Amino acid sequence: MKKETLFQQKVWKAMDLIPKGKVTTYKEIAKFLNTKAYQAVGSAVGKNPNAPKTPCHRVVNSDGRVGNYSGKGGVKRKIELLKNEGVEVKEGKIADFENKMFYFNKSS
DNA sequence: TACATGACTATCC
DNA sequence: GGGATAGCCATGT
Repeated sequence: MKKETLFQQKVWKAMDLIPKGKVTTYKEIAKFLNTKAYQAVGSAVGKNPNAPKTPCHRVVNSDGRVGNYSGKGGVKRKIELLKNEGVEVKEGKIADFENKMFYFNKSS
């Protein structure tokens, strides 16, 4: 049985804070966790065992690109999910990216 | 313990 | 602007 590391749990929890219709970047998550492991974050997200519970599709690249997706339909599926939540995607990129961009609230 | 890999980002050409 | 290279941290083998 694979033991999830604390790092992954933090990442999933952070994604859970993303409101519907909004998207965030791996960089923001890493920053929220007080780290620079963008790649580690991406890896953790890809390994998320709480797929339906964790809105991994709301996480995109810093360029506004949808990035990748380990789900069934791959990136295609990710885009559909985003569109379904009100986020328009064009050519694998988020429309009005900065507008839909969501920043974590470190000081609560 | 050491090397290789990755749902990334930034820089150089 | 587009493609390739390097740097980054954590995980897996």
